[in-house]
Amino acid sequence: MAKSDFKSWQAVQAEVLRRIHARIWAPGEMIPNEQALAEEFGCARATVNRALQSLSEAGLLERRRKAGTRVALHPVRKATLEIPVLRHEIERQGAKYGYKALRIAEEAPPDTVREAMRADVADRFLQVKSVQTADGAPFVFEERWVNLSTVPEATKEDFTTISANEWLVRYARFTHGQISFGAMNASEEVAGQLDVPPGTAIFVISRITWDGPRAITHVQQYFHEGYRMQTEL
Amino acid sequence: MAKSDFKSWQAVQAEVLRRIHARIWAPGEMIPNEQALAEEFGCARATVNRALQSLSEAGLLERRRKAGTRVALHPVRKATLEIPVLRHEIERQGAKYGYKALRIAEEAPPDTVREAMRADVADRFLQVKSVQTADGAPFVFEERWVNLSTVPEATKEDFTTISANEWLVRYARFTHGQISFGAMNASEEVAGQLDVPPGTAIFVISRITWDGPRAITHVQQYFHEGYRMQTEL
DNA sequence: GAGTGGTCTAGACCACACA
DNA sequence: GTGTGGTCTAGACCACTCT
Repeated sequence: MAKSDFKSWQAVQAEVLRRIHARIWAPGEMIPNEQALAEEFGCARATVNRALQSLSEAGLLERRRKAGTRVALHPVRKATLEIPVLRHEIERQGAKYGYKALRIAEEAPPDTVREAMRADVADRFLQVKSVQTADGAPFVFEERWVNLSTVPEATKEDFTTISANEWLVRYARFTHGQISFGAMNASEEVAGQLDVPPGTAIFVISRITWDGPRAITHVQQYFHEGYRMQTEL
Repeated sequence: MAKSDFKSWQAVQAEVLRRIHARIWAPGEMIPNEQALAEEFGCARATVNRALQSLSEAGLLERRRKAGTRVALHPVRKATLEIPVLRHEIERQGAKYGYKALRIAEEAPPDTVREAMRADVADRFLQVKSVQTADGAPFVFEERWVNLSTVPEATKEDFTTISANEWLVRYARFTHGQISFGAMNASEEVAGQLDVPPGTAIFVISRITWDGPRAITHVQQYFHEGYRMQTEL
């Protein structure tokens, strides 16, 4: 192969991608090492490294020291999903965003929630139920538990005007979290809030966010009928 | 601030994260430029760059040339989701994986599918319906359309023994795709295959994969009752 | 032991976006 | 124009893992 000039890591990446798609390098096969590619492409090894590393993160390449780099056997493994900030999602569709708090009260959570949040039995919780609307139509019904021992400032906050989510994002520390997606038949309450018949299949997102070892909040969001979450691969 | 030594980009990243979590740098605030941080941390600017770039990809920082770097206002925006390779997911749970083809036939797809795949009216399609099981219990019911004009080799393939998905991953070129997640009430057919009452809320994944401008396949996967897809934030 | 990717450095230039 | 991030280079050393 004649020495060519790929001076940017994007160009190198594009060329590597081309070879993978064209099956010049087939799934499962080893590809040349960084040194060799750098010479072939007429660029520094660091540039090749940048390109391959990026493809590795995307799941298209598998790299191991000493073993080398191979084309992944299951290239479609990871998708980057944007968790919708509802206000933005709604406004981007050209609709008017609305927020309505339905219930804000101190209350003991069910055991499942308490366990998932690894909370102490002495911890006190704020329950916030709310609906967010697009042009007045219900978009999401949200059920939230806030651990007041982790976020004592929330006790005196008035969530009737500001969405609990936006308040927490602004004022609560956050280190990590889990998120899960599923489907659920609408209960009487959910159906009522979303204005659909009970039993309708509802897309549900659950989240728990943490400040180190202490859970901040547990949220369950019930989306309107037919909602789909999309992304590119 | 005294000069300290953070010699690896991970160490720099950890320190930056610490300052964000501790609100030394609050959401929306600018942080010092790379040059300044490199001096403070006693490392090269490239090292700082690597650390900040990684945080930027994760959505925690927003960077713009000339404008500088600021802490993102909505830090929880992106999640990397692993699209499950069902065979692996099932085997990881210690269950026995099974695949059964229900129907393999050339057939014209509904208009919605044809349009989504931007297919020509002359294109011919293979329809493959199948069930994948975990320890014999239905795990996923799958409805797939393969464009035979894009993948003519599929015509003579026998999908009764190998999953269409695994065959396509191995032998079809793939450049990009879309994926979407939603919920649906089980139809009679879906309910029958998944062994649940009709109307049960089912988690659904739809995918279209492309080879350049030509769609390869359209898949709709109906998961068993109660299935949840999870990831870390 | 040895080969591979992973990273760091110091310096340089470029591209963009703001004033 | 000017300051910031984005990238490239050449060389070096390290860390892992395979033999």
